[in-house]
Order: sequence, then structure tokens, then C-alpha cells
Amino acid sequence: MTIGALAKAGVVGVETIRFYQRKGLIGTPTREGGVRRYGSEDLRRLRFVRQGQTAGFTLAEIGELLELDAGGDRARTRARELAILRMRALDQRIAELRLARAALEKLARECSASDAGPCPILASFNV
Amino acid sequence: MTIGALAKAGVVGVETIRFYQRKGLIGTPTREGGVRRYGSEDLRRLRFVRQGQTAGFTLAEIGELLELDAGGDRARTRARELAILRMRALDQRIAELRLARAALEKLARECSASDAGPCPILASFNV
DNA sequence: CTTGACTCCGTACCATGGTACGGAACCTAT
DNA sequence: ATAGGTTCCGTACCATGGTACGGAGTCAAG
Repeated sequence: MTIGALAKAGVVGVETIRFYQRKGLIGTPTREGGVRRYGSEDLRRLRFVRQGQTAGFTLAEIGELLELDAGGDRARTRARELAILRMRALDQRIAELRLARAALEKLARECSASDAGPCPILASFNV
Repeated sequence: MTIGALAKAGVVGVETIRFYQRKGLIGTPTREGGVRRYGSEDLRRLRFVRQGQTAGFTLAEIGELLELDAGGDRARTRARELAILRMRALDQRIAELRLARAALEKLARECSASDAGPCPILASFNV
């Protein structure tokens, strides 16, 4: 597949692919004819990058994980470490978001049009 | 309180306060003597900014909310709208993070040192 | 009344994660 | 074989949310 097809399959822009290549997250196949052809492994990596991002990994960390994927025992330990650290961060973040959601719900309730009372935006976040 | 005390109370750097001032999120009191003195209202706004950020609002949106806080009926409607939109985004984000967490848990499990099997980093995210 | 810390302010710089530009080469369908 | 769309690549630019610098002024304690 061409870079355009890869981009489409990964639901990103062509320029984003090139950006990931510059970061070393996706390889740069040799040209076949005048054009570089990408395979399913590239798409797999691309998808992993996007999934990793939603997990909150930085591109640098994702790059490390991609390298570790091929690795041996040392890689295994490090990958596990990264995963556990991120899991803890996610747990904390999820808790934060739950609290934020509750505050927003309060805000929306108190600012409903039917309610004639005050609409205390700051107070909704108990600040 | 001085800007340094405000920063400390808000657990941010002095430069961050100044940055927020430039963005209009926090006021710039007139000088008393040679120095600007901040009050509890400033701290309240500062705390709201940080809370808003954890809720995923951009600084621009937070600025709008701060302006709306003083407003009338039109403000109420808009504030409610922003809150509901953000709530939906949060629900989606929380769901994503839950999935990501599950993937990480799988990754950590499969890459445990005691396990002699493969440590399929990419596969943990089913990419 | 000096010394050291803090403040003020403008401006510059930074990291992250992209997005855009533009000219040359190439590929495909008509 | 030629036009229109892609690709290639280097380089520039962008938004967001800060962080740092540097010189002049100010304040507080000894």
C-alpha cells in the first residue's frame, strides 16, 4: 500500500505518517519503482501508536515500547515497568475525571434554564 | 498576598501566574506601593483554572467560563452548554482510558518475569 | 542602611504533536 | 503521451501550555 492508503487505513493524515517516520515510530521501506510500499506490519505499528496515545503514553514512550516489542528478557522487564507505571497514572487520571464529571454535572444542574437560582460556575468546582 | 504567595497557595510557579494573567484568566491588581497584592478571589480563580484543566477544558474555555460566572441568563445557557459538552467528552474519555487500562493490565500480566511465554506488546493492544 | 530575596515586565525560548508548503519525480487512466 | 492526482522530501510553521532570562525597582530583616 502507498503512504496515502496507509494513512487512510490508520485514519490519520499523510503528513502524520511522515512525522511518525521522522520520530522513528514507523519504518521507511525502500522505494519500489518510484514509490515506497507499506505493509500490514506498518499499519499495525501505526495503530499501536494511536492506541498508545489514548493510553497516555508520549510518542517517545511509544517508540520505546515498539523497540521493546522485539526484545528479550531485559525488554520484558522494562515493558512491564512502563505498563505498570502508566496503569497507575491512568487510575489516578480516571479518578480525577470522575470528580470533574461530577462537578460538571452539578454545574449543568444548577445552571439549568428552569432554575431561577444562581449559576455559580466556580462554586460548582468547589474552589 | 504577593504573587509569590499566590503561586505557592495555588501550587504553581510565579511565571505560570503571569502567563495566566496574560491570558486574562487572572486579574492584575493595581500596585500597592511597589508591588501588586492579590486576594482570595484571585486564588479562587487560580484554583478554578487548575480544576478546569483537569476537567479537560482548554485555557480559552476556562477563560470563557470565568467570564460567564458573572453573567446573566445568556451566560447561564452557555455555561450549561459547555458543561454538557465537556461531560460527554469526559464520558468518552473515561471509557477509552478504561480500555487502555485493560490493555496495560494484559501487557503487564503477559510480560511478568515469571512467565516464560512471549511478551507481545503490540498484541496486548490488539492492533 | 545595606544586603538578599522578591517583584515587575518584556521578551525569548521550550516541548509536544502535529500541519502546511512547494517543487520535482512518478504513476495511472484516458 | 499527456493531464491530474500521488509521492517524496526538506523545511517552515502552528497551537497549547508553559518556563526562563535579565535588568531595574522594591521590600524586609538584621
